[in-house]
Amino acid sequence: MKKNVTISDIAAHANVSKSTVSRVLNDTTPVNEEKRKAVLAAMKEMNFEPNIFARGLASGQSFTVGVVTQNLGSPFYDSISQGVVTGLSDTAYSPIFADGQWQTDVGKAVVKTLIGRMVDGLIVIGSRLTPDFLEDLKQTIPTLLVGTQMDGWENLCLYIDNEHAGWEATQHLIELGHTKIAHITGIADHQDSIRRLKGYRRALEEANIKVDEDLICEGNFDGDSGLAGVETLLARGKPFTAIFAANDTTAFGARLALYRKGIRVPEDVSIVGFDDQNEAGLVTPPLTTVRQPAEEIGIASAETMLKLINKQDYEIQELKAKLVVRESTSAPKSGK
Amino acid sequence: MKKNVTISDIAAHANVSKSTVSRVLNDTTPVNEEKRKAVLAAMKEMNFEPNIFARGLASGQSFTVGVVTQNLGSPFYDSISQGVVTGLSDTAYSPIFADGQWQTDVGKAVVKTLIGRMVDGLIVIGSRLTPDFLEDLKQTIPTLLVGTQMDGWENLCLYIDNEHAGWEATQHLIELGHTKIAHITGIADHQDSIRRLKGYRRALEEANIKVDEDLICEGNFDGDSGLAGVETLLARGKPFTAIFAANDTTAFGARLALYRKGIRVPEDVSIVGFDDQNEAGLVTPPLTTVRQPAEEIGIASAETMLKLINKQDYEIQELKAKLVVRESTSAPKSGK
DNA sequence: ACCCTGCGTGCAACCGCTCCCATTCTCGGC
DNA sequence: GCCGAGAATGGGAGCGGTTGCACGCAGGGT
Repeated sequence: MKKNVTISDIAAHANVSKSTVSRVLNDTTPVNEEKRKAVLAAMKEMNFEPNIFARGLASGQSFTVGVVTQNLGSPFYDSISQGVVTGLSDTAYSPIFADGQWQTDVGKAVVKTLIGRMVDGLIVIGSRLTPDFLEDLKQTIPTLLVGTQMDGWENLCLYIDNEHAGWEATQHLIELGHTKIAHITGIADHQDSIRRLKGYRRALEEANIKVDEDLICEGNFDGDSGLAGVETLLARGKPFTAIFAANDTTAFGARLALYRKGIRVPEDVSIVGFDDQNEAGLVTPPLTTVRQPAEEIGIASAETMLKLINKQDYEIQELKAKLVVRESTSAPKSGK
Repeated sequence: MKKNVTISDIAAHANVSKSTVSRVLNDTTPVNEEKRKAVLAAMKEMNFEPNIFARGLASGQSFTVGVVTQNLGSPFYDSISQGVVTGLSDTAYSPIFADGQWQTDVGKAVVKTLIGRMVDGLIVIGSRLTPDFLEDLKQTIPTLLVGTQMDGWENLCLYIDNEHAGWEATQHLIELGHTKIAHITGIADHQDSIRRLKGYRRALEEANIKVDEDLICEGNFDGDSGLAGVETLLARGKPFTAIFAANDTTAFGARLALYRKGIRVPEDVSIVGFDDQNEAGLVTPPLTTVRQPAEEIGIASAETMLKLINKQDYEIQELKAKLVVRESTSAPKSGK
């Protein structure tokens, strides 16, 4: 490996001092135009690349932002991560990823590692961390909570209004004429699940439809829980003509269970999902779902983080979920 | 922010020199057991965390590995990335991600950034980089090519045998009795596509089935190209009873096109995909596909990289694709 | 007793950059 | 013409580790 060009080499080549080079590098102090040009030229000529460690060591900045995900492999969270990568490209910052595996203690460990790596900011996607731990974190380092709603974090929180979105999904079904609407939830104690369920209940109540607890079935955001959910629902014997699933994957599972039983979608049962992951428009029939602007959320997080780090003013962009009507929902046609 | 504990603090506290502390930290040189214990105790007591920059600056190591992906958002590559994160957790190393966006020049820029960040190794997932650029890279930094086959990289390359996998998929269809088997390819100049197509041709030839170029349709790994592919195929008018799609997403698209035309799967047309992404088992009917052990590939890459960095011996783990037969394939029943 | 070896240790010189402080130079005001 | 203010620049002390080198010391061979 050939010797790296350092700031001193540039200084020598441009006939100025190290300090001056550093100044044009960061432009912290005005520098005579001529010298600045000389330095810039030298840097270009010698193909200079500042050493990030030296920089970090001296300045305390790392130009990295830590991203804590919960499980890579979930379409929604992955899309957010992707958005973060995108939002950070073409900036001086790079993302470092770590996986919290949905476990509080793993999450804590992971955060510690990231802080050990001197990240300048932390983007926590869908955390299970405890409020007081997060509170500490907030004091230590610029932190953004993404995909999670949290009291006291109004200005550091990017999420969509899950309750409203749940309401919207249910409302769509109601408008089509459904009254017996089942719901397969997400992980029971997950904030998103809770809020979507709340929206479901509210929509029903507003339409004067009594909420039937037998039509609510606990799932866990996995495809299998959609399958199992439909089976449970069927076993309970209460008729239903529509299902609101807590996410698309669950909806796929539910749809498969229905297929197995020979129940048609949407003729016999309508389904609406949540997320609008890539496959939603490709399955048969294409799934009506609530689109979460996941990538946009990721990009917005990245942008907000940069402002946060550089202590600039910012506003949390409000991102909205939106119902995407496709072919898995229709007016109820036959009883079941 | 409270003052950070440094190696000197530990040294003072344990009554030894900085060097000794450093030595127990890295155990490079034997240290008297008593002192070692004292140092360890001091570190624990004072909650010492070595400063990664200082370390990096002095040693030239960063304890990070750069991961170049092509597009986060593709199920297969994402799973590999996930595997890398997993494989690196609980090690001293952290991954830094950057997105090459399938573009050669973006890829190069991204690699440069990563090198600027002094990554200790580079994992390039599904690259479009040119052979000579890669050759240079190999000289500069430990590099692993993942999901790409490349001459001259035998020992630095993790991939599955796409030709064989393509053969296997086609062979499965042949064994079921199909002779009119269409193929929707991936991106035309993508190595994986080329090899899968090659396998398809070989299987046909071995079975003495003439390859009909009209049954081969260019796609691009996207769902839309599956949709379009089926329409093209249908428009060409040549009958077929089975489709081998270059990946699952394409297969989903194809299946949807068939659904739209009222063509049943698998009764009228069988479909086999490639990848076995999460949704493959959830769609209707569940998709027969070639499973790529994506996460395992990622984990193996991480492990191999660590050995590479530390100049340990290693062997490239051979990872095999495997046909997963589900319900989208059956013997041909009716002509079409 | 003497030398040599080898282990364990401390000293101090870096690694490449930032940033405080002192210095030089310029220029306006009196 | 002199002084002081202010702007541009250089010097150099860190930042917190790693590591080559020299030194002290115990033990074995002759």
